[in-house]
Amino acid sequence: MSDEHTRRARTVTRADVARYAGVSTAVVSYVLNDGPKPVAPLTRERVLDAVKVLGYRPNAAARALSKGSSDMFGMLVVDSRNPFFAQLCHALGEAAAQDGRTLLIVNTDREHTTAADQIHDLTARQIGGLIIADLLTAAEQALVENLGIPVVLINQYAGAVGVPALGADFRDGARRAVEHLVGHGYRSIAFIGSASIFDDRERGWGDALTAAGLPLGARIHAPFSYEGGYQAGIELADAAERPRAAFAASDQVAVGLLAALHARGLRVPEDVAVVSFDGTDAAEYACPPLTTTAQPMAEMAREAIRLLQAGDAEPGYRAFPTALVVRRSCGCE
Amino acid sequence: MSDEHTRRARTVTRADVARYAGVSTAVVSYVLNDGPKPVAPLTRERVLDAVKVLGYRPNAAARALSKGSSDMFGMLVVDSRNPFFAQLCHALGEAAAQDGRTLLIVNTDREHTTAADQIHDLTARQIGGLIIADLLTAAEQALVENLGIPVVLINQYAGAVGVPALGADFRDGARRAVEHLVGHGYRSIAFIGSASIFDDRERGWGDALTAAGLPLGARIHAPFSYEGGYQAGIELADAAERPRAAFAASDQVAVGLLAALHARGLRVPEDVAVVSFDGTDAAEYACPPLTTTAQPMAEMAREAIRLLQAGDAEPGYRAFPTALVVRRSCGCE
DNA sequence: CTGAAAGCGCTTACAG
DNA sequence: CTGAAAGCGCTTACAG
Repeated sequence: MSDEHTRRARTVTRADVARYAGVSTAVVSYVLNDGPKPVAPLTRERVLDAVKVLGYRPNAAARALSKGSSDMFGMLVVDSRNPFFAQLCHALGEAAAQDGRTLLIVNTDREHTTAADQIHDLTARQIGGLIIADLLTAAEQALVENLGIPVVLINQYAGAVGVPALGADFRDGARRAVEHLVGHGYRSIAFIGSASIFDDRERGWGDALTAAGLPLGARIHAPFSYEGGYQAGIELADAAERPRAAFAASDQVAVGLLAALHARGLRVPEDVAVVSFDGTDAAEYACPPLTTTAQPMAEMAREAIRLLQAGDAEPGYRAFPTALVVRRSCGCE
Repeated sequence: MSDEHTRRARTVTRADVARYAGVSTAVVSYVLNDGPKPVAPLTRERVLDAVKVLGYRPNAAARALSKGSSDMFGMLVVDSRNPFFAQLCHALGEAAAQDGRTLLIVNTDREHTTAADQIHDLTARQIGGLIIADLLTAAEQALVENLGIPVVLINQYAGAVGVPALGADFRDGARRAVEHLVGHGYRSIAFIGSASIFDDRERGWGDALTAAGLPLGARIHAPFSYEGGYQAGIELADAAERPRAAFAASDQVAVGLLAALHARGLRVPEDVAVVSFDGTDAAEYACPPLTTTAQPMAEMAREAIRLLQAGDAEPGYRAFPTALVVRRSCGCE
């Protein structure tokens, strides 16, 4: 232990290892990288022993320079504080680590910089691949399609893109969430969520209503934030004809919504029933506990990493099925 | 735009820039790094122009190899999904970016690896500094003290260490939170939080009680998680002599606590009043909204980055004052 | 199976 | 103020 400490100051290099093991530096690389050349078992042992004794750690910068690619994957996300993205980033970090990769996460909600800038910055760091959890402009799409490294878009809605993309089946998930509400007998069910025409959750909400022969209820567009949900909740609570139930497009929005309803003295689910989307931890401890549409975050994370590792994945969209987690906010129990 | 794209494939290097500008590669470095040598204004212009025209981005790996240090700062955190750490990491990323640095965040809650391993991995990446938001063992302390790069510990409790450390004034913050509860007239006030003897929040709770001539109330030790808070809440709710109020050592624990109290049919603050600690966004949208002790996350983040940049900061602890944010869970309004 | 050597793209003394 | 050149620590054809 203390050996290792004193030694680290002078930085052990591959040359030291080679000298100690009595081999060339090339051979050290061969054993550490398992190739590209075979190494005799005994030589291999000597090298591994030298590595251990000297406490050698390969210099990642040198490796990245030499290979033209580091073992890091870049990750672009709007705001890693958002509980859903926090969990998604964590799952991606896990999946990456399992493949010996490290995630470099960058938030795009920063001022004085653009997504394009951040992508360029990331590529200048020689990242081996890039994951983007954000909606891209046409210019940004063109940029990532020609980046020269694997790119995968995550948390995406269906739609054609020039790179592999994946996301939960938003439309189907929303439809089933609303069907559940319909099953409770509620006949006026509001939608609270993004104004983006790409977001299929609003369509799924409409699907369920239409299939049940119900009119489309109120539609409140709100940003994906606590505050967005809160404002929407106030609007909903104060509406002349208050909906009997609401589908919230994210857990965070739903938590904001609950706060607003409580502030207005409304009970959930007795006055307004709620079902949300995401399946974050926070939903379980909301009050009341939220019935929510769980996204398979770990699976999506693993698939995203797999696509990056493959490197030559087909462009196109992959939908992941969701699962309704029933708790009390919808009126069950 | 499309120029830049087609060009990126072949990777523009500093040599290309030098050739285009009609100078040596050294001069390109001098202008890009503002030193170490002065450059004539006109030469400088030519270089900057070449950089722009060619869409040149310095290779970070080459730079890190050459300098022996990258522009990344490493960050070790138990679990970046925890709302408090999510906000802290975000603030640190902001502060780092403002200084032209990038944060590489690593979670220590991973299996099959140790904090020491992760620290070594980070240093092998040539990080320019390391921030640790975790309690260290003696061995880990010895390790970071001899790392050869600036290290700062954050979210720490007071105590002597061989490196700069900072954290909210836990004891004072907890004391004031509990004083607020005392001010409401509650005479039995429980503590819900960490079992760690390093965590001064329990001491602060005791300070306030003692100062008010009140006996120490129930003390429920729980892990820092929703579930930890929930279990503690069940225990509290079912106690033979249920406390009239509780101080929760984190917002996340408090949210779990609220869920348990509601599950037991108890009202907050009417049956049990609650004050918590952290000041995360989630506290504002809890039900009822949580009165909480806000940590100055942005300030602490900026200071941590500043200490890293300084490089030669004095070891020792820096306490940051907290601020009580009054909302409804304590009984106010 | 092993080694000598070129090369990755920077930085920075050293010399002019 | 500018440049030629060594060096950072790896990887990987190329030769043996």
